[in-house]
This record gives sequence, structure tokens and C-alpha cells, in this order.
Amino acid sequence: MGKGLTKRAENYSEWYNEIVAKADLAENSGVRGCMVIKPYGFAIWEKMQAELDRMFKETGHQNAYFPIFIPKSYFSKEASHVDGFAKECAVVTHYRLKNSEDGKEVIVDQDAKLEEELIVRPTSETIIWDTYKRWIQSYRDLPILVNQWANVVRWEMRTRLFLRTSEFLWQEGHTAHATKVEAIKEAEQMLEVYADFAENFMSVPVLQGTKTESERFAGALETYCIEALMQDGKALQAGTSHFLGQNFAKAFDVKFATKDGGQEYVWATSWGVSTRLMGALIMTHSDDYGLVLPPKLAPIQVVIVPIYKSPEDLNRISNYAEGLIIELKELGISVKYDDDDQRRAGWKFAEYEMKGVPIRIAIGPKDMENGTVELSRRDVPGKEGKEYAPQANLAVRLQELLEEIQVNLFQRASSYRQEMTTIVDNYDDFKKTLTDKGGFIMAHWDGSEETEKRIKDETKATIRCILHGGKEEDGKCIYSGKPSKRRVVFAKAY
RNA sequence: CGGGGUGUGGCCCAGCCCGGUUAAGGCGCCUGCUUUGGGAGCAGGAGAUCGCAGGUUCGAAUCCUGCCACCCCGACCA
Repeated sequence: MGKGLTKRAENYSEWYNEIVAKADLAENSGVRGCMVIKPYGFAIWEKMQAELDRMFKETGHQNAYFPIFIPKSYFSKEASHVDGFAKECAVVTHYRLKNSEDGKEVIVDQDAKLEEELIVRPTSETIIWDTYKRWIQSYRDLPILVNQWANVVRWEMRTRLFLRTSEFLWQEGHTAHATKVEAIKEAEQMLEVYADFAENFMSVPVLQGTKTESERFAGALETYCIEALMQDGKALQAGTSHFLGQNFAKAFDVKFATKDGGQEYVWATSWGVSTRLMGALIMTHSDDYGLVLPPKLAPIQVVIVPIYKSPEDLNRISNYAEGLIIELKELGISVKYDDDDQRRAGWKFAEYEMKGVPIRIAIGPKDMENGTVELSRRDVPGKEGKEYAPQANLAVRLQELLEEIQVNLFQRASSYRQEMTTIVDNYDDFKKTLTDKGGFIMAHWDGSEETEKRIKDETKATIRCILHGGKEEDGKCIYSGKPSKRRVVFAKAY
């Protein structure tokens, strides 16, 4: 039992906060709304980064880096972009500090006012398109397929660790193309990459879809997204990919010479996932005992805890463990042997459960006699997930078990999502489902922003997306009764 | 920006209404002994200008005034 961990059923958001704290993932900092990501939490993020980075490169992208500061004049060039972000921008106005008259504090030197204010990037489209203008002259310069790993700042009023912080880490891809078709294909491809990553690496099932106009990224013609379902029945947008059309090319006057000598505006995309994925990870798999990590994201995949009284016992166990560790490492499995004598075994068990280590091996004198180990899988807590496994061929067994856990987590989350997806045909059922059950609700919508907004105002539910590959089906809008050609996905969202 | 709340050892917090010895307790930390197959027990110890600045008073964590910070609920959001 997680010591002091609030149960999900009692208070979900408290449970979430406690996991973040007790699993050593992150904590609040002295700066309002900004978090400190702790080593264990950052190790998980690094695993995400490494895999995504590999996937981006495999699809032809290169990394680059653009400035954190964006001149206000750049920022204001694309009108809808400004509308979307203006209210949450941090602005740099001065470049120097000085001692106050009484020498007691440091103050802003009013003489050091910037000629032009700098915006701390909330996203980098504008600085990047100002740059691309210089990079692109001819169709031969296209496509440009660039990604950057960076921090961004959006001055949020209400923040929550990983889910919404004023500063967060992310990657943002920015691509430039000669044709509309190619740009759309790129945006779609990157959505596929995200979905693949979420499902196969994080074991988080996601819906792929297109945002409605009101939920669209500021400056995009089309926003695609992956949406995950958390254990409290709320949806979480886990990644977005945007087809930006020629909006930024026009705003920054980025044209290219075509093969036949004409001049055309460049087509653009951008796409990103952030440290918010950490929130998705936590809220998808974890339980009342603590964090649960899919093996592919676990900084430690197998932990070995020796149980002993005498130094002789420890010696024998350590000798055995040493061999096992070598075998595991050869199989590419990250393993920790915790023979710290400052902590008792029970303490360690609870600790590694809290931190979501997928497999725990405990070895005591009895095991050494029997040629066994006590093997516990984190995805099945308690006795049920515990067995005495033979020492023979253990490393291979563990490798297989890690794969099994990876798949099991995905399947469990998938069946939960299936249970929590409801088809409704009228507004009363819609409201009832929303309050009694939550989850994704598939319902007909007349396609108007007006209806969408009214439903949101009345129920707090938003249209998460219009499913890709969703089938056409005649029906009536649950709110207005007007004809509709397909169902869309509603949910309350983070 | 509106409405509500809280600031007390590293962390959680009692005390405040009704002013008065050395500011209580838990977690954590340090020392020692005993323990060790699911978050050990006992004993001892260190650690606090009670958010800041004024005021009232013989005396302020406690009462008054002002300021600051943070948290929660609403409108915006990956």
C-alpha cells in the first residue's frame, strides 16, 4: 500500500499531485507556475526525447535551434497568431539591473530600456519564418524539415505540474514545402509518428483526429491531434500537428521560384509534443500504489533487492546477482542492484513501487537454496503479480516479461477507453453520460461554432476532434436537431 | 482581474478567537543500541529572528494598520 498516497477514487487530482511528488518526478519551484523536473522525472522525459528524436530523423528531419526571444514586430505579423497568444506572453523590456539608491536591493535600470520589446517565445513560428525567408529562394531549397528541442513560456493563470506550466519543454517541428499536398502529407505523417510513439512506446492509446475551427492552433488552417483518455474520464490532448497553409509565408513574405520561373508562397507545417506527455503517462497507467511505467520508458526496468541477515548471505546473493546483471545488460535491459544497507527491504519495495519500476526481483537465502527468485510485476500489484521464478534462464524470461508488460498496459488502457466511449443520440443522454460516466462521447453535431460553444458553456464538454477514418453516418445534431453527416468526439478535457 | 483562504525549524502543521514561563506534535535529519522475506523499535540530540514593516501594550505568533508572497474557485490555454 502506498504510504499516504491518496486513492484515485477519493480525489483524483490530489492523487496525481502526490504521485508527481512521491515518485520524485517534479516539484514546484520558487517561480510561480514553473516546475523543477527532478532527475528521475527527467530521465523519463529523456527516454521520450530519445525515441521521438530517432523517429523524427528517420522521417528525414534535422534538429536546429532558434532564439528564445522574438522581437515584438515579428510576433505581430500574423494576425490570428497574435490573437491566440498575446494574452499569455512574457515580455522583456530592459537589459540591465543596478543597485538601488540605498544599496539594499537590485532594481531595473530604467535607462536600459529596450528599443523594441522581446517576447519570450510561446512558440517559434514567427522567428522561424523570418529565418526561412532567408533560406528559401528556389524550389530547390525545399522542403525544409527542421525540428527544435526547446523551452517555451506561456503565462498561464492556473498551472499544474506537467499538465500546464508557465514554462515547459517540448519539441517543435517546422517544415516548409513547395506544394499544399506535400505540406498536408507532412502534417498527417507527423501525427502518425505521434500516435505510433504514444501507443507503442508509452502504451497510451490515442484517437487521431482533426480539431474544429474553434480549437484550431492560432494561425493554422487545419490542426490534427492525438487525444488520450485519462483514468478520471477526462481527455488530454497529447500532441498536435498543424497544416499552416501559406499564412506564415505571406506574413513573412517567403516566396520561392518554381521550376517554370514563377513565384509562389511556401506551404508550412508545425507540430509539437511537450512535457505534458508526462502527465498523460502518469494518468493513464498509474494506480493507488504509485507510478506505473511502461518498460520502454522506465529508467530502471528491473530492480534487484537482496534480502539477507549475515554478510555471508549477502555475498552469495551478490555473486548470483552479478551474473544476472551481466546477462540483463547484454539484452539491453537497464537494471539496478540495490544492496544499500541503509534501507530495509520493505522500504525499498514500497519505494520502487512508487517509482513504477516494471519488475522487481527479491532474492533471499531461501531463494538461494531453492534456486528461485521472488519476481513481482508492477502492472499487477500485490500477490497476484508475484511468483517464485526459477533462476535458470531468468534473464530471457525477464526480457519477455518486459515486453508482456508493455503490451498489457496498452491493452488495459485500450479496454478502459472502449468502456468509457459512449454513443449518444440526444442531448439528455449526452448530459447524463457526461456527469455519470465521463469519457469520450460520440455524438452528432451540426458543424456550427454556435452549437459547439453552447454545448461547452452548458456542459463544459468540448469537441476533442473529428476522428480520422471515422465513418459517415446520417444523423441529427444532439443540440440543434439539424442534419449531421458524422459523429464527433466530445469530452471534458484537461 | 473578481470571490475565498493561508503564511510558525528542511517538510506537514498545533497554538491565534480569549496577549503572559523554555512555541507543542508528526515526518525528515544526526548519534547509539537492538532489528532486517512488505515503508522497524527504543533512547538521546541538533534545528524557528512565528511572511515583512509599523502600531497598541509592562509584555505580541496571538490585537490593530499597511505591504508582500503563495494557494483554492471563476474567464484563457499544449
